[in-house]
Amino acid sequence: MKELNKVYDPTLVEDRIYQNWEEKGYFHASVDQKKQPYTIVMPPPNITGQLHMGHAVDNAMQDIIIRRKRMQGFAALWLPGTDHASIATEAKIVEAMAKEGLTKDDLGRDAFLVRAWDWKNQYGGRIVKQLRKLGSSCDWERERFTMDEGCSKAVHKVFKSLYDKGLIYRGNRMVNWCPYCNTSISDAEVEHEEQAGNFWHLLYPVKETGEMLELATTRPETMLGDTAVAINAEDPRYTHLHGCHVILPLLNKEIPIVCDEHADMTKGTGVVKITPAHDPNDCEVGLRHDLPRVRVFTYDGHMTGAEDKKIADELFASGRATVGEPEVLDCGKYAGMTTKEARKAILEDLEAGGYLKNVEPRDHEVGTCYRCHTTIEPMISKQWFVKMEPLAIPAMESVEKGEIRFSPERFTKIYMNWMRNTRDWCISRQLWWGHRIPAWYCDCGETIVAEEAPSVCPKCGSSHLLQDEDTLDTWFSSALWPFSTLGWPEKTPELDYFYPTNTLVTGYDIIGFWVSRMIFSGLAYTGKAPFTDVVIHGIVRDAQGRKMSKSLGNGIDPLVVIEQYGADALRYALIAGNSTGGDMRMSDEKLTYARNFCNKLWNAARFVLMNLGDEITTCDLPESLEPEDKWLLTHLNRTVKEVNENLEKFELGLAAEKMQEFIWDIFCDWYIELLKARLQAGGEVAKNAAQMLSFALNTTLRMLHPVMPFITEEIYQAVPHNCESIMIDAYPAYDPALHFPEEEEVFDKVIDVIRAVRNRRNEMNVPMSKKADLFIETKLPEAFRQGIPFLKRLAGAEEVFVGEGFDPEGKVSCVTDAAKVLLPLAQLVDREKELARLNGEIEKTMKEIASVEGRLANPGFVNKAPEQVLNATREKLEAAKQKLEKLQESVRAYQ
RNA sequence: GGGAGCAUAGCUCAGCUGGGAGAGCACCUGCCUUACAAGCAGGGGGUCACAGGUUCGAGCCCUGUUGUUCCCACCA
Repeated sequence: MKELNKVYDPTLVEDRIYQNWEEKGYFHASVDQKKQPYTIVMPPPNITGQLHMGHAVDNAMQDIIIRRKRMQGFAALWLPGTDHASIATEAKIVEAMAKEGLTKDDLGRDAFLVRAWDWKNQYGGRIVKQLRKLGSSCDWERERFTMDEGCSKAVHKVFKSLYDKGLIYRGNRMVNWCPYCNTSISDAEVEHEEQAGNFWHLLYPVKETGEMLELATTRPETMLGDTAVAINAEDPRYTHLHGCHVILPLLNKEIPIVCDEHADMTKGTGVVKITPAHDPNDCEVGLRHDLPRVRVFTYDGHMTGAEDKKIADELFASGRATVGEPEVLDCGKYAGMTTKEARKAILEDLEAGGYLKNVEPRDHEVGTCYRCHTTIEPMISKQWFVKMEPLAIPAMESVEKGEIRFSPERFTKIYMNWMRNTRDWCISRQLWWGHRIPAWYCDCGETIVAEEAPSVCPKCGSSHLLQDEDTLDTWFSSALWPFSTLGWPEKTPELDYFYPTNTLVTGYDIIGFWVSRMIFSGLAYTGKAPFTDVVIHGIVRDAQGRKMSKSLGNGIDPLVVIEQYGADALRYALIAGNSTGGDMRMSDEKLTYARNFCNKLWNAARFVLMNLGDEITTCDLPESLEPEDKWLLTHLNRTVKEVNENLEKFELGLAAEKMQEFIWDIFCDWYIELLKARLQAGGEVAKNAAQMLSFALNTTLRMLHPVMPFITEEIYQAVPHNCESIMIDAYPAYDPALHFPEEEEVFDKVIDVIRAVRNRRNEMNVPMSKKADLFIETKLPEAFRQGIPFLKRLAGAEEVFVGEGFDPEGKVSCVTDAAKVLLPLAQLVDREKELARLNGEIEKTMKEIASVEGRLANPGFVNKAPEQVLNATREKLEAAKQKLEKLQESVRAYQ
């Protein structure tokens, strides 16, 4: 056994221990029919990522869960990996290329991908190394990447299968277009921000009547693409205009007035301009009225011109245009302007022509790209979509049936809401980094979707096939993560054994992006829900409750924290005192507290070690137990029970707090202090006490290990232990043989007296060094006689007398339920003050008696309250009465 | 516009299926009691947002009100 330093220094411990665990292969889980599997797949961090607090909570939680299961004897697999993060990674690489003056087009697709893979190989492993710093016990031998061979195979398989079932289709539909990233994005990737804007009230002349029709728009630059004006058929203001037309200003083009429910009579003038190619609502209106779609923006955010029109016209002329393909307008003088410039120019021209009635400032919600926060441009574009409804229905049913449970439960609603409202998922991205869409086009017009590149067209036999240029949404491959990582679509033993997985831990911010998609994917392809429990956590905020962000500069770097406080302290600070699903705050105060807790445990261990001597070599329970030992064991055992219950319910924060409370308050502040008397006595008595310490510490360490893996291992190795590593030792379980309720209750009475005496001494400013005799009158004399050594040590007692009828002269008293204690310290206290104090206590006690008696006098309570509550109330009354009696005795003694 | 959450000590939050309010920090008092001053022993401080209701009993359940946060949403 070795010496431990006075202060715990995690930097001397953590890396060494982690390396040893990894070398010993403790993290590896293999198929073992003798064991029950328990599986967690790690939400794969982006390869572009640096470890942040979000990863830290997420991984700390998973590690706590998996470490406990492993100790409980499960074949516990925590499968790690990384995500290729198509859009984020591509942006990084493009950015790096820009510094060299290069663009994607300069390089071409193949060369770009070479660079991208180089980048991945260089930086992709960074985050994975950082995860180790946290103590994450994942099975690194099974680490996966969303673009590795197996995952890609799964992607192709799924794509083809969905296509064959008609659940994936390609078409011209309204999508969210990011002009900066130059790609379509899904609805889930659009964020909404309130922006200051205007309502521009425009006037469109009616051809048939010559009147000016007023309408409002937030986006005047789209007016060039207007192909109708809508009014509500029921609107009495405009019945005379049914079937009429307006002349579109600036273009001088005649467009119809249509009646459509979209036009809301109660809003503005009840007239809406219709731009089917650039507004989702208008697109719907256009479909209902068979309106032309006129595109006026390019995909990179400029106004279309002659060249754009020519390309589109040729497409139509060749007969290759697919259904819904929009026409393109040559915007003439506005061509080539950015949409922002065009807005200004068009407004000036409208005003000059008398078509701008007025401007009304108004804030409105604008969709922005989740990555670059560029305003989203709704565009009609030919993209691939997943038809959601047939997939969403079983995904909702599975959760309704309870096959998947969310913790906390309220997130079920969030999930259901998302599923219910989700629309078809746009999965194609105009990017190069990612899974290229496995679709090939033949000159003959045939589209071939296949898992492997086809050599010839099955329809015409041509070998001139072109693969779709686009890649898939990153989330398409992440959706397959729980089973693609286990070998699917191959029928591997791993898949058979570890799938479906047990628990998914993730943040509430990606329930829609990821959790829901994994659920419908798992059900659709494997026929099984991919996991049974979804544990949701919040985001980590700063001490003031603000979101951590680069722009605020309030981020706390977990790696710096680990350096300063240690990984165990970080984990504890992240977990303890937080309820599942809630946001948590991180602060220096919390970290300091967590670090102090580590140190407390460390020093308790030092104390134990000091007292073990050479004779104590096991962590077994001693043969005979003293009352205080039984008291401690009952507490420990209860903590073990509750901690297990909490952890089983994923209440990690509660579990961590209970462990801390046991270790600090019960084990250190009471039990160790109680034992000092025995330890100093020497001989068998001391040996027995030391054996208890060995047992209690070992059990405590095993209980705490999942939360604070490093320090518990370090101490475990220094004291008697049963396994090569604490990681593979057993997790403590409730043991009925260690439950001693009677002894606990009696010993609690002794503790009450210690507290009461300390309290009195404190009030009178008696220093610990000044000893005083104690005279105890009690109905439990035996218990207090046994407690004499503790009273001497912890209550500053010189001699302790247990008996009846002590002379109160010259003594002050303190009273508990079970005892009245006299201290010969009268000279130290002001008589008047003491009487006032006693009377105050009497008043308080009488109030309590009155309240309890009132309750017991209430027939409703006596008849309806459960037996247990009734008994407890009666006992309470009895205790209060006894206390009152003793207090009154004390007052009499003073007079 | 829809949905969810929160409102408890000065601050940050616990409080499980209703039994009589807790912790940490902060503050005050006293202790270097040979594991730990990153420590120990004590203390003060709360009509549990408001108004009703159910109940013998409500921080907890129901209804409404106010305030607040977050998510979702194609309202010109």
